[in-house]
Amino acid sequence: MLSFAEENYLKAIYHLAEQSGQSVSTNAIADELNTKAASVTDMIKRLSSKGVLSYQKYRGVYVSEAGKIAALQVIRKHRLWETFLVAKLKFNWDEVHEVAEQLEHIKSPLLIKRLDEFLGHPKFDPHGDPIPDENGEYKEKPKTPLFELQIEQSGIVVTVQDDSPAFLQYLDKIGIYIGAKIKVVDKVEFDGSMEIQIDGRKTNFISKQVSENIWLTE
Amino acid sequence: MLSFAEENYLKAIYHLAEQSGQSVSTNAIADELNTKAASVTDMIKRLSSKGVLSYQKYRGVYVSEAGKIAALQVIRKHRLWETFLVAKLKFNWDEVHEVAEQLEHIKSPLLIKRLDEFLGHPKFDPHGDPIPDENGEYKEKPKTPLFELQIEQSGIVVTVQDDSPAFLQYLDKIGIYIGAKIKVVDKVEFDGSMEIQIDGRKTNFISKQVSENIWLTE
DNA sequence: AATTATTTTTAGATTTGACTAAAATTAATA
DNA sequence: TATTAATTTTAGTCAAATCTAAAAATAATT
Repeated sequence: MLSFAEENYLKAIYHLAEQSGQSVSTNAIADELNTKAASVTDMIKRLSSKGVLSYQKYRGVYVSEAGKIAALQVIRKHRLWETFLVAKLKFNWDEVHEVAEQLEHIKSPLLIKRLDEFLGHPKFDPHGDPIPDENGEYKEKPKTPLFELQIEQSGIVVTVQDDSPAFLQYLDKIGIYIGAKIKVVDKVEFDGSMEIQIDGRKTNFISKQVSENIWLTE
Repeated sequence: MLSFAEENYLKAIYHLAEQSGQSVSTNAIADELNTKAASVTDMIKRLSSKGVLSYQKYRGVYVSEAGKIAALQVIRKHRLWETFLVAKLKFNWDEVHEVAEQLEHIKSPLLIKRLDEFLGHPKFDPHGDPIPDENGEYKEKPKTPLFELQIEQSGIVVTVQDDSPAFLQYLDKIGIYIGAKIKVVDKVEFDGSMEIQIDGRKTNFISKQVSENIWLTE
């Protein structure tokens, strides 16, 4: 049984490993969790001895198969709770993360089973991220960053890469949400910014930084 | 801000103080929380320095006004979560306690506000206990233990004193729930047991121990 | 290749919360 | 009231999770 802190480390390391596809460095973990490298080394040893990480001194860590299963269950809980908060308790999508960070550590298989049923077995959370099932299985929708679309091309928003409240509030303000239809009206080569049309209505100018974090499907 | 463990101590001490009406002893707290007296002494000191308990060596502790407010907020959260689990997630009333013990420590005023709204501002939890509001105010229903009723008298179940799964499962089995109508058919002076009729249907024999833990209103 | 810079680990402390064993205090009883 | 019994507190440990500062290992650069 993993503790609260152990689950947080494992989840962060899992995400970093998925992104990079290779071993995860001590400093990367410390940055992600706003902690110090020395603390990370301590925790890495503990998690290795529990079999969820494999680790060689100075060589970074990998998540073991057992670790992946455990991490996916924490992610499953996090995303189910986020879905609950938005779908049932009328939270905005920028308000859910912190609360879900707490709720994801509640230990009760029955609770998660019933919550999943109550929500109708959702497959994606409010940010468009897939929710793993009891076995850790999930399907990603095929997707491309808005940034890569050409003029006149369009797509449906399926995910946002950045989950920060500031970004999500900005998206709210300009009318972008999961499921919105976006068409590229114009692109500025110089800085990578673009003009887009949302749901066939008004147009907006967005920066490259924004268009890289919005992912679409056809 | 109180920690998880501090909140658990405070809540337990608050309950013990309410029951006895006087100062709470170190051993009573240790018994309640299945811990050792030495640990309790440590925690009492910490909670006193935080202003939620008043304490004199060897003299037991009292809950301060600030402590009562804090304790009632934890109790509010516990009972709202229990209500959620039964009303929305189809938990039985004997399954909710352990999970609510975890959920009650989630820190998010917005979450509790929204949960309360979602549940329709319930005034009583699944065991009939009152749910304090944001200000810690609550109303108890006037009630008497079933044990004190005479033959032919009847009442509506409003609370059960014992929340243990074993007791609640027994009540389920014989058809007793919050809101059930119970009539005393016969009483046995010798051992305090009685024969009761539930909802005008079948009759059951129950022991004194059981009838003391079921509370009724008119 | 040798030196410098960066990253990672170790060593030693700190805090929270819990424990055991012994000492101090209060309560009970002969 | 003196002694015994029970309760409570103190003193000293321990584990989890964190930190700073210093040492060790790896990576980068002249």
